[in-house]
Amino acid sequence: MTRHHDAAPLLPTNVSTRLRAAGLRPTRQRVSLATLLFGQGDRHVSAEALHEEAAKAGVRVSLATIYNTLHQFQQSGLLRELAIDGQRSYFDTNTSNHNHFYIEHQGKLIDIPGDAVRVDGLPEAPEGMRISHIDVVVRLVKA
Amino acid sequence: MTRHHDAAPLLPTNVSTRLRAAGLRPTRQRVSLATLLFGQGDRHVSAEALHEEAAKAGVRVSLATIYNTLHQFQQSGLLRELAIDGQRSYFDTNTSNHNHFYIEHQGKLIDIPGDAVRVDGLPEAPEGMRISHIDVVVRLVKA
DNA sequence: CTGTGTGCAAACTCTTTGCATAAGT
DNA sequence: ACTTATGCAAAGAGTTTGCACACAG
Repeated sequence: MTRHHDAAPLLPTNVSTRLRAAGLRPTRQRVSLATLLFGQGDRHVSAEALHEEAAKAGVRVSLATIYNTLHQFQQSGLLRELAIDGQRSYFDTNTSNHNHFYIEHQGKLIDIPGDAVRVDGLPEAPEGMRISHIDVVVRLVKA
Repeated sequence: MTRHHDAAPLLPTNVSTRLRAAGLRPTRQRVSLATLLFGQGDRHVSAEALHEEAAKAGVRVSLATIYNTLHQFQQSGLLRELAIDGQRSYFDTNTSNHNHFYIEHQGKLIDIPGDAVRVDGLPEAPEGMRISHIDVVVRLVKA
Protein backbone atom coordinates (compact mmCIF):
# COMPACT_ATOMS: atom_id res chain seq x y z
CA MET A 1 0.00 0.00 0.00
CA THR A 2 1.31 3.43 -0.91
CA ARG A 3 0.08 6.85 0.15
CA HIS A 4 -3.59 7.58 0.08
CA HIS A 5 -5.68 10.72 0.09
CA ASP A 6 -9.16 10.51 1.53
CA ALA A 7 -10.19 7.03 0.62
CA ALA A 8 -8.51 4.26 -1.31
CA PRO A 9 -11.05 3.36 -3.93
CA LEU A 10 -9.16 1.56 -6.62
CA LEU A 11 -9.09 -2.21 -6.34
CA PRO A 12 -12.30 -4.19 -6.60
CA THR A 13 -11.52 -5.64 -3.20
CA ASN A 14 -11.62 -2.23 -1.60
CA VAL A 15 -14.80 -1.45 -3.40
CA SER A 16 -16.40 -4.63 -2.12
CA THR A 17 -15.30 -3.90 1.38
CA ARG A 18 -16.61 -0.40 1.19
CA LEU A 19 -19.95 -1.60 -0.09
CA ARG A 20 -20.20 -4.20 2.61
CA ALA A 21 -19.33 -1.55 5.19
CA ALA A 22 -22.24 0.46 3.85
CA GLY A 23 -24.53 -2.53 4.27
CA LEU A 24 -24.77 -3.26 0.56
CA ARG A 25 -24.05 -6.57 -1.07
CA PRO A 26 -21.17 -6.21 -3.47
CA THR A 27 -22.94 -7.39 -6.56
CA ARG A 28 -21.34 -7.23 -9.95
CA GLN A 29 -23.32 -4.12 -10.86
CA ARG A 30 -22.70 -2.28 -7.64
CA VAL A 31 -19.01 -3.04 -7.73
CA SER A 32 -18.74 -1.87 -11.34
CA LEU A 33 -20.64 1.31 -10.72
CA ALA A 34 -18.78 2.06 -7.52
CA THR A 35 -15.51 1.56 -9.35
CA LEU A 36 -16.55 3.97 -12.05
CA LEU A 37 -17.85 6.47 -9.55
CA PHE A 38 -15.11 6.41 -6.97
CA GLY A 39 -12.14 5.40 -9.06
CA GLN A 40 -11.34 8.75 -10.54
CA GLY A 41 -11.61 11.52 -8.02
CA ASP A 42 -14.56 13.74 -7.29
CA ARG A 43 -17.25 13.80 -9.88
CA HIS A 44 -20.82 14.78 -10.62
CA VAL A 45 -22.95 12.35 -12.54
CA SER A 46 -26.49 12.07 -13.76
CA ALA A 47 -28.17 8.69 -14.02
CA GLU A 48 -28.13 8.80 -17.79
CA ALA A 49 -24.46 9.80 -17.90
CA LEU A 50 -23.48 6.95 -15.61
CA HIS A 51 -25.51 4.55 -17.67
CA GLU A 52 -23.67 5.54 -20.83
CA GLU A 53 -20.35 5.44 -19.09
CA ALA A 54 -21.05 1.94 -17.85
CA ALA A 55 -22.04 0.88 -21.33
CA LYS A 56 -18.81 2.26 -22.76
CA ALA A 57 -16.85 0.45 -20.08
CA GLY A 58 -18.51 -2.75 -21.23
CA VAL A 59 -20.61 -3.12 -18.11
CA ARG A 60 -24.17 -4.18 -18.78
CA VAL A 61 -26.43 -2.47 -16.25
CA SER A 62 -30.03 -1.48 -16.72
CA LEU A 63 -31.12 2.08 -16.17
CA ALA A 64 -33.43 0.98 -13.38
CA THR A 65 -30.47 -0.50 -11.57
CA ILE A 66 -28.52 2.70 -12.08
CA TYR A 67 -31.28 4.60 -10.34
CA ASN A 68 -31.57 2.03 -7.58
CA THR A 69 -27.85 2.04 -7.05
CA LEU A 70 -27.47 5.80 -7.02
CA HIS A 71 -30.17 6.10 -4.41
CA GLN A 72 -28.78 3.26 -2.33
CA PHE A 73 -25.34 4.85 -2.43
CA GLN A 74 -26.83 8.13 -1.45
CA GLN A 75 -28.71 6.64 1.48
CA SER A 76 -25.54 4.95 2.60
CA GLY A 77 -23.70 8.23 2.52
CA LEU A 78 -21.48 7.28 -0.41
CA LEU A 79 -23.03 9.94 -2.64
CA ARG A 80 -24.72 13.26 -2.18
CA GLU A 81 -27.63 14.26 -4.36
CA LEU A 82 -27.64 17.76 -5.80
CA ALA A 83 -30.71 19.72 -6.84
CA ILE A 84 -29.36 22.07 -9.41
CA ASP A 85 -31.62 22.49 -12.34
CA GLY A 86 -34.98 21.14 -11.44
CA GLN A 87 -35.11 18.52 -14.15
CA ARG A 88 -32.30 16.09 -13.82
CA SER A 89 -30.69 14.87 -10.60
CA TYR A 90 -26.97 15.00 -10.10
CA PHE A 91 -25.02 12.86 -7.70
CA ASP A 92 -21.75 14.03 -6.23
CA THR A 93 -19.05 11.58 -5.19
CA ASN A 94 -17.69 14.17 -2.82
CA THR A 95 -19.86 13.92 0.28
CA SER A 96 -17.77 16.24 2.39
CA ASN A 97 -18.65 19.84 3.05
CA HIS A 98 -18.25 21.86 -0.12
CA ASN A 99 -20.20 23.90 -2.63
CA HIS A 100 -20.62 24.40 -6.36
CA PHE A 101 -20.25 26.62 -9.32
CA TYR A 102 -22.88 25.86 -11.93
CA ILE A 103 -22.31 26.96 -15.50
CA GLU A 104 -25.85 27.45 -16.67
CA HIS A 105 -25.46 27.21 -20.41
CA GLN A 106 -23.30 24.09 -20.18
CA GLY A 107 -25.01 22.31 -17.32
CA LYS A 108 -21.55 21.87 -15.84
CA LEU A 109 -20.68 21.70 -12.15
CA ILE A 110 -17.40 22.69 -10.53
CA ASP A 111 -16.55 22.08 -6.89
CA ILE A 112 -15.75 24.88 -4.51
CA PRO A 113 -13.75 23.55 -1.57
CA GLY A 114 -15.85 23.45 1.57
CA ASP A 115 -13.53 25.46 3.73
CA ALA A 116 -13.38 28.31 1.23
CA VAL A 117 -16.94 29.47 1.69
CA ARG A 118 -18.44 30.78 4.87
CA VAL A 119 -22.12 31.52 5.27
CA ASP A 120 -22.95 34.04 7.98
CA GLY A 121 -26.02 35.55 9.44
CA LEU A 122 -28.43 32.67 9.11
CA PRO A 123 -31.52 32.99 11.23
CA GLU A 124 -32.40 30.24 13.69
CA ALA A 125 -34.05 27.19 12.25
CA PRO A 126 -37.79 27.31 12.95
CA GLU A 127 -39.09 25.60 16.09
CA GLY A 128 -38.72 21.83 15.98
CA MET A 129 -36.38 21.91 13.00
CA ARG A 130 -32.66 21.62 12.64
CA ILE A 131 -30.38 22.40 9.76
CA SER A 132 -29.38 19.27 7.96
CA HIS A 133 -27.29 20.86 5.29
CA ILE A 134 -26.64 24.13 3.51
CA ASP A 135 -26.32 24.15 -0.25
CA VAL A 136 -24.61 27.07 -1.91
CA VAL A 137 -24.82 27.15 -5.70
CA VAL A 138 -23.01 29.92 -7.51
CA ARG A 139 -24.56 30.29 -10.93
CA LEU A 140 -22.25 31.42 -13.69
CA VAL A 141 -22.93 32.93 -17.08
CA LYS A 142 -20.66 34.08 -19.85
CA ALA A 143 -18.89 37.27 -18.81
CA MET B 1 -52.81 56.23 -3.33
CA THR B 2 -51.84 55.17 0.18
CA ARG B 3 -48.55 53.83 1.38
CA HIS B 4 -46.87 51.13 -0.58
CA HIS B 5 -44.11 48.62 0.13
CA ASP B 6 -42.15 47.41 -2.83
CA ALA B 7 -44.76 47.31 -5.54
CA ALA B 8 -48.44 48.07 -5.66
CA PRO B 9 -49.92 44.96 -7.18
CA LEU B 10 -53.56 44.98 -6.29
CA LEU B 11 -55.89 46.48 -8.88
CA PRO B 12 -56.21 44.89 -12.30
CA THR B 13 -55.16 48.19 -13.80
CA ASN B 14 -51.84 48.06 -12.03
CA VAL B 15 -51.39 44.48 -13.08
CA SER B 16 -52.02 45.36 -16.69
CA THR B 17 -49.61 48.24 -16.54
CA ARG B 18 -46.99 46.08 -14.96
CA LEU B 19 -47.43 43.42 -17.60
CA ARG B 20 -47.21 45.96 -20.36
CA ALA B 21 -44.10 47.40 -18.78
CA ALA B 22 -42.64 43.92 -18.93
CA GLY B 23 -43.48 43.70 -22.61
CA LEU B 24 -46.34 41.28 -22.15
CA ARG B 25 -49.85 41.77 -23.43
CA PRO B 26 -52.26 41.88 -20.52
CA THR B 27 -54.45 39.02 -21.57
CA ARG B 28 -57.19 37.70 -19.34
CA GLN B 29 -55.06 34.75 -18.30
CA ARG B 30 -51.93 36.73 -17.59
CA VAL B 31 -53.81 39.33 -15.62
CA SER B 32 -55.57 36.66 -13.55
CA LEU B 33 -52.39 34.76 -12.87
CA ALA B 34 -50.43 37.89 -12.07
CA THR B 35 -53.15 38.95 -9.67
CA LEU B 36 -53.03 35.61 -7.91
CA LEU B 37 -49.26 35.62 -7.84
CA PHE B 38 -48.56 39.19 -6.83
CA GLY B 39 -51.67 40.07 -4.89
CA GLN B 40 -50.77 38.43 -1.62
CA GLY B 41 -47.18 39.04 -0.68
CA ASP B 42 -44.19 36.86 -1.38
CA ARG B 43 -44.93 33.30 -2.35
CA HIS B 44 -43.52 30.16 -3.86
CA VAL B 45 -45.63 28.27 -6.36
CA SER B 46 -45.34 25.24 -8.55
CA ALA B 47 -47.12 25.12 -11.89
CA GLU B 48 -49.58 22.56 -10.64
CA ALA B 49 -50.33 24.53 -7.47
CA LEU B 50 -50.99 27.69 -9.44
CA HIS B 51 -53.20 25.77 -11.81
CA GLU B 52 -55.33 24.49 -8.95
CA GLU B 53 -55.42 27.88 -7.32
CA ALA B 54 -56.61 29.44 -10.55
CA ALA B 55 -59.28 26.79 -10.90
CA LYS B 56 -60.50 27.46 -7.36
CA ALA B 57 -60.57 31.17 -8.09
CA GLY B 58 -62.84 30.39 -11.03
CA VAL B 59 -60.23 31.27 -13.63
CA ARG B 60 -60.09 28.87 -16.53
CA VAL B 61 -56.46 28.51 -17.64
CA SER B 62 -54.86 25.51 -19.24
CA LEU B 63 -51.79 23.97 -17.70
CA ALA B 64 -49.80 24.75 -20.84
CA THR B 65 -50.61 28.39 -20.40
CA ILE B 66 -49.57 28.23 -16.77
CA TYR B 67 -46.17 26.97 -17.84
CA ASN B 68 -45.90 29.53 -20.61
CA THR B 69 -46.88 32.31 -18.29
CA LEU B 70 -44.56 31.30 -15.49
CA HIS B 71 -41.63 31.22 -17.87
CA GLN B 72 -42.58 34.49 -19.49
CA PHE B 73 -42.87 36.14 -16.09
CA GLN B 74 -39.53 34.70 -15.16
CA GLN B 75 -37.86 35.98 -18.30
CA SER B 76 -39.36 39.38 -17.69
CA GLY B 77 -37.94 39.42 -14.20
CA LEU B 78 -41.31 39.20 -12.47
CA LEU B 79 -40.51 35.78 -11.03
CA ARG B 80 -37.45 33.84 -10.06
CA GLU B 81 -37.22 30.12 -10.66
CA LEU B 82 -35.91 27.97 -7.85
CA ALA B 83 -34.23 24.59 -8.25
CA ILE B 84 -34.89 22.93 -4.97
CA ASP B 85 -35.79 19.34 -5.28
CA GLY B 86 -34.85 18.15 -8.71
CA GLN B 87 -38.35 17.16 -9.80
CA ARG B 88 -40.68 20.06 -9.68
CA SER B 89 -39.89 23.70 -10.40
CA TYR B 90 -40.82 26.42 -7.97
CA PHE B 91 -41.30 30.05 -8.84
CA ASP B 92 -40.73 32.78 -6.32
CA THR B 93 -42.59 36.07 -6.49
CA ASN B 94 -39.81 37.70 -4.54
CA THR B 95 -37.12 38.47 -7.08
CA SER B 96 -34.95 40.49 -4.77
CA ASN B 97 -31.86 39.13 -3.11
CA HIS B 98 -32.81 36.56 -0.51
CA ASN B 99 -32.45 32.90 0.33
CA HIS B 100 -34.47 29.93 1.52
CA PHE B 101 -35.12 27.40 4.16
CA TYR B 102 -36.44 24.19 2.69
CA ILE B 103 -38.32 21.75 4.89
CA GLU B 104 -37.51 18.49 3.24
CA HIS B 105 -40.31 16.28 4.46
CA GLN B 106 -42.96 18.90 3.69
CA GLY B 107 -41.58 20.33 0.49
CA LYS B 108 -42.11 23.73 2.04
CA LEU B 109 -40.08 26.87 1.40
CA ILE B 110 -39.53 29.78 3.77
CA ASP B 111 -37.79 33.00 2.82
CA ILE B 112 -34.68 34.18 4.52
CA PRO B 113 -34.28 37.94 4.07
CA GLY B 114 -31.50 38.75 1.68
CA ASP B 115 -29.57 41.05 3.93
CA ALA B 116 -29.44 38.49 6.71
CA VAL B 117 -27.09 36.09 5.00
CA ARG B 118 -23.57 36.83 3.92
CA VAL B 119 -21.50 34.45 1.83
CA ASP B 120 -17.75 34.91 2.18
CA GLY B 121 -14.68 33.40 0.68
CA LEU B 122 -15.94 32.55 -2.77
CA PRO B 123 -13.20 31.87 -5.26
CA GLU B 124 -13.03 33.90 -8.46
CA ALA B 125 -15.38 32.89 -11.19
CA PRO B 126 -13.50 30.88 -13.82
CA GLU B 127 -12.06 32.75 -16.79
CA GLY B 128 -14.71 34.19 -19.09
CA MET B 129 -17.50 33.67 -16.56
CA ARG B 130 -19.24 35.93 -14.16
CA ILE B 131 -21.48 35.21 -11.22
CA SER B 132 -25.09 35.70 -12.14
CA HIS B 133 -26.59 34.69 -8.86
CA ILE B 134 -25.87 32.79 -5.66
CA ASP B 135 -28.50 30.45 -4.29
CA VAL B 136 -28.32 29.44 -0.68
CA VAL B 137 -30.71 26.72 0.38
CA VAL B 138 -30.78 25.73 4.04
CA ARG B 139 -32.28 22.28 4.28
CA LEU B 140 -34.22 21.51 7.41
CA VAL B 141 -35.27 18.28 9.02
CA LYS B 142 -37.18 17.48 12.17
CA ALA B 143 -35.05 18.25 15.20
C1' DC C 1 -31.28 -22.91 -0.40
C1' DT C 2 -33.08 -18.15 0.88
C1' DG C 3 -33.31 -13.66 0.30
C1' DT C 4 -31.81 -9.74 -2.07
C1' DG C 5 -30.70 -7.63 -6.47
C1' DT C 6 -31.49 -7.00 -11.36
C1' DG C 7 -33.68 -6.38 -15.95
C1' DC C 8 -37.39 -5.30 -18.59
C1' DA C 9 -41.27 -2.93 -19.93
C1' DA C 10 -44.93 -0.40 -18.51
C1' DA C 11 -46.46 3.36 -15.80
C1' DC C 12 -46.00 7.89 -13.87
C1' DT C 13 -44.90 12.82 -13.15
C1' DC C 14 -43.61 17.01 -14.78
C1' DT C 15 -42.96 19.74 -18.73
C1' DT C 16 -42.94 20.99 -23.64
C1' DT C 17 -44.78 21.16 -28.38
C1' DG C 18 -47.79 21.56 -32.63
C1' DC C 19 -51.42 23.33 -34.43
C1' DA C 20 -56.11 25.12 -34.80
C1' DT C 21 -58.89 28.66 -32.46
C1' DA C 22 -59.43 32.93 -29.71
C1' DA C 23 -58.29 37.33 -28.19
C1' DG C 24 -55.65 41.79 -27.83
C1' DT C 25 -54.46 46.14 -30.14
C1' DA D 1 -56.79 42.99 -39.85
C1' DC D 2 -52.70 41.46 -37.93
C1' DT D 3 -50.23 39.33 -34.46
C1' DT D 4 -49.67 37.12 -30.40
C1' DA D 5 -51.74 34.06 -26.88
C1' DT D 6 -54.37 30.06 -25.57
C1' DG D 7 -56.21 25.31 -25.27
C1' DC D 8 -55.96 20.76 -26.22
C1' DA D 9 -54.03 16.54 -26.75
C1' DA D 10 -50.06 14.25 -27.87
C1' DA D 11 -45.23 13.76 -27.20
C1' DG D 12 -41.08 14.05 -24.44
C1' DA D 13 -37.71 13.69 -20.68
C1' DG D 14 -36.53 11.76 -16.40
C1' DT D 15 -37.71 8.60 -12.98
C1' DT D 16 -40.22 4.84 -10.60
C1' DT D 17 -42.55 0.38 -10.23
C1' DG D 18 -44.04 -4.63 -10.56
C1' DC D 19 -42.80 -8.86 -11.28
C1' DA D 20 -40.13 -12.87 -13.10
C1' DC D 21 -35.45 -14.41 -13.19
C1' DA D 22 -30.54 -14.34 -11.47
C1' DC D 23 -27.14 -14.22 -8.18
C1' DA D 24 -24.63 -13.67 -3.52
C1' DG D 25 -24.04 -15.59 0.83
